[in-house]
Amino acid sequence: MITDSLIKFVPFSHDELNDILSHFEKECVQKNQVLIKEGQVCNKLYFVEQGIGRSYYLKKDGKEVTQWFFGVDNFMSSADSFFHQSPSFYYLEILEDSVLYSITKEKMDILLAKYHKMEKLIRLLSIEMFTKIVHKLNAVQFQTAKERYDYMLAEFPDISNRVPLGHIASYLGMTQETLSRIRNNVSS
Amino acid sequence: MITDSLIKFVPFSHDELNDILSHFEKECVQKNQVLIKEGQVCNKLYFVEQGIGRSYYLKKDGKEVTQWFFGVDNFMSSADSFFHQSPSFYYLEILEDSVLYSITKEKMDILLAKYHKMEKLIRLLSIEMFTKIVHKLNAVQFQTAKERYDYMLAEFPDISNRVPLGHIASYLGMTQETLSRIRNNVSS
DNA sequence: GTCTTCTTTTGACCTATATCAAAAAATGAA
DNA sequence: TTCATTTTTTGATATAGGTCAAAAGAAGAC
Repeated sequence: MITDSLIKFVPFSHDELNDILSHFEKECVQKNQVLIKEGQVCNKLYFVEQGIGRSYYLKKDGKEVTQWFFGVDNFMSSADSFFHQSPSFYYLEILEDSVLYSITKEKMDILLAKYHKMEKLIRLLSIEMFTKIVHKLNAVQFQTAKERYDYMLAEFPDISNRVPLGHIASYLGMTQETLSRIRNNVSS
Repeated sequence: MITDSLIKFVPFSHDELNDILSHFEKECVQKNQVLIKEGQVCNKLYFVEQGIGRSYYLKKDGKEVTQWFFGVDNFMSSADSFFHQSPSFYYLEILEDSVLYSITKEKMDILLAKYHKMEKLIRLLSIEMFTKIVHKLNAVQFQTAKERYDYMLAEFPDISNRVPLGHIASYLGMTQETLSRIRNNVSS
């Protein structure tokens, strides 16, 4: 639930929570829908109430590279694009029929200006995103393909078996052939 | 200068700036000094007024892996350890005689509670760190060794020739032999 | 200035994973 | 159910960059 996730970071009062939540909108989104395309400005921050999303970008050769997965109870956005209101480098896509809560950048700015605690929330959220991406970086940079897959299973236990193998392979920086072999314990 | 860097993010008043700066301490640190070791809680956030620092960690085989370089006008810390006051995964080391401004976590918390704008500053700083690490991740994950070195030259133009080659190689996820060959344009 | 230590370069060889190609399996539409 | 499409698996081969070893060069200590 979104309220629980908010309270987990900052102890908002009941009234504050109500005010904050009133700035969000519920959106039901179907599988395979693309929320943001490369080049567009991402004007919303989403909270995944139900379902799975991912961000990805296209390499020059046209291949998709998954950048991140967003599972239940996580905020989802093209962070840089949202906060700087700059063209997104990434696509945002929904991988299963999902229920999202979204807030626009304008409304977020209102909340950030109104509540000191809201700034704190987003600060803590940003630091958490940072920590997670550092974790991935360390996995991707210095581990074998097998170890990277183990990292994936630990970071996204509930997602690893619900999305196409190719998405996971590109997320981990390997080909899908390699990931397929890993899953089936084939040495070469 | 630290004041310019602060104002660049958030428009602090003169009085606010004075108050904030009074919470920092100037530290002159000599080359090769280690500010934080793995396992210690990083209690300070540093601003590099002059010099260069880096963060690194040790792999199980004992090899050092440079995680980040901190040049002039940048904040330096073991971010996760500082903000969560948890044991640092990284070492922080000074690579040239440097002038730093430091603030303790306690004093930072005072400022964060006192000034809404301070929360905003750290939020923006966190998002910037996030953006930079994502940039590195994309470089490391999908580019050739040569392209990764080009990324390094772009991200740290003033640093690339002042630190040992081995530090840069591990930062980029390659061996120093490979980086040496790249610098000398040897194909194999 | 000489010696020691640390850093960088060069060479030979090896391996993890990529690439290419095609078969097999799963999914979804009609 | 059948056909078309997408996803996954399997096999054969190639290669970027790793490993190991040693020489060359640079930097500090005395």
